[in-house]
Amino acid sequence: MPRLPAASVTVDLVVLTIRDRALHVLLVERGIEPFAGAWALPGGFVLADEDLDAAAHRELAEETGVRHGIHLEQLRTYGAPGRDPRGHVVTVAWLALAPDLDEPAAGSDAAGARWWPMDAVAAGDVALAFDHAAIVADGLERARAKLEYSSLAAAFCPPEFTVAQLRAVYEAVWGVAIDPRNFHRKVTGTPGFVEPTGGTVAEGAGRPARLFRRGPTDTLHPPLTRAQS
Amino acid sequence: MPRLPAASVTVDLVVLTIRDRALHVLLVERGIEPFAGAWALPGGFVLADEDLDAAAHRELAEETGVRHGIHLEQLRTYGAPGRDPRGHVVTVAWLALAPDLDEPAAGSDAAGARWWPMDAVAAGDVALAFDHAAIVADGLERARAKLEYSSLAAAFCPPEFTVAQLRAVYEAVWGVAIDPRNFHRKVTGTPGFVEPTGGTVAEGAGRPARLFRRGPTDTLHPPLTRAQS
DNA sequence: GAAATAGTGTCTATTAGACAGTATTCT
DNA sequence: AGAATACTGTCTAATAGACACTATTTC
Repeated sequence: MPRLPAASVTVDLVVLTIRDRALHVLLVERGIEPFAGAWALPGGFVLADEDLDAAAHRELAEETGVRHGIHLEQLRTYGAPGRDPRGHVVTVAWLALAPDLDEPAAGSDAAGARWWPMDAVAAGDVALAFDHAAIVADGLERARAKLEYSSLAAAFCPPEFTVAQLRAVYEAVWGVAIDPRNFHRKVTGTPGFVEPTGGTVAEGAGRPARLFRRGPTDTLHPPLTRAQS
Repeated sequence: MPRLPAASVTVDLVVLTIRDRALHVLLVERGIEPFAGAWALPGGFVLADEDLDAAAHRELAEETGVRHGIHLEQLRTYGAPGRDPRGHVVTVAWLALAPDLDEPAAGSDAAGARWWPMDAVAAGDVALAFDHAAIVADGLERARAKLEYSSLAAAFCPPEFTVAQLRAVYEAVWGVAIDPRNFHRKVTGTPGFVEPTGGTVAEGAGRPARLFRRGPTDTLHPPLTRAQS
């Protein structure tokens, strides 16, 4: 059998969450070369005889300590020559959406890990290793687009959440203000989007909000439009 | 430097076109093992120092003889252990949408190439090599979804086309009948979707249709809904 | 003229967006 | 009471879908 062209394959994760009403992305400080000291997406090499999604789940668990309840989907694969100075390294990027987690634990090859505000990262205020700035931008755009026509916003919320929490997700990811009244009617009026649990919760002043869990619907017909005022 | 885990990286293409008002996919008959004699997606190994999209464009040109005017976008990457008996092979799948082309030329390692009706392929009537049946299914679903919220249907048409041609694309990809009158109003009424060229063309009986070219808009607001009757 | 396709007009039920108003809590 | 948040109702302009009608061609 002829020798086949060889490359290394990695997975990189764009892990997003909402903290303090703002979108954040998980970054690790690289402890080893190349790009030692720079910030990078969590990730690592795909092991022999390991499926790509298994590698992504493994890295996600290593970085966040959480194994379940996090939405994970493949984003895009990047393989430009020279994107990694170690040689021909192709990376399969994944998008993960998580409810607000504790501060992350550093991985074995990372000096530290923390949540960065997406505003700062997207503006280029954080020096990112490799082509990770482009990967973060693609992940952000995917998340923004998917909120329109899917019920994925609930992936940013804990298992039980209020309509206001869900609205805060849209406002944080899209960066726009949404009319609470129309949003409430739209969300509760879309069959299968959310289901009431029966419970309520009071957060500070104001009438207690009803709690909902995610409904069975994945795609929204019709979609929520990003152009809301 | 430590030795990095190694794998082979390939690109595979889901090339779709409309022929005789039906969606077709380009398949090649494998001339060599593994899966010699079975049908497979056109593709091949990514060369050293070659970017992924360059490899996809190269394979597309080799199989179709066409280098320009074909929409190409990354679909998804597949890397399950055992998906290729030759070892650890990760493939980056691409979706290509083409206007009706001539019969394809066989590549160097393919015994033959032809357009297959998507109906037959999706129904499992064609024995496909590797995990290519799943890749075709993912490509079909991507194409169906993208027609809703993008102007991508024009990628199936020649540079100048009629509204009826564009409608035939939607009907072939979605497998539904669409009201010609509402479709016409919707398409011509969406700014930037299509632009009249000024020319007309008569195809058989009936009033000659105006010709259009693709407009500058990529995303449709609001989208066309698949649930049209 | 008959048949066929292109394109326009119009009606109706539904929806998005704006916003008034009611309900229930905390301070 | 006053402020804050949750939730409901209502109005209006725009839209989707249904379908009648006109326009222009071939046979």
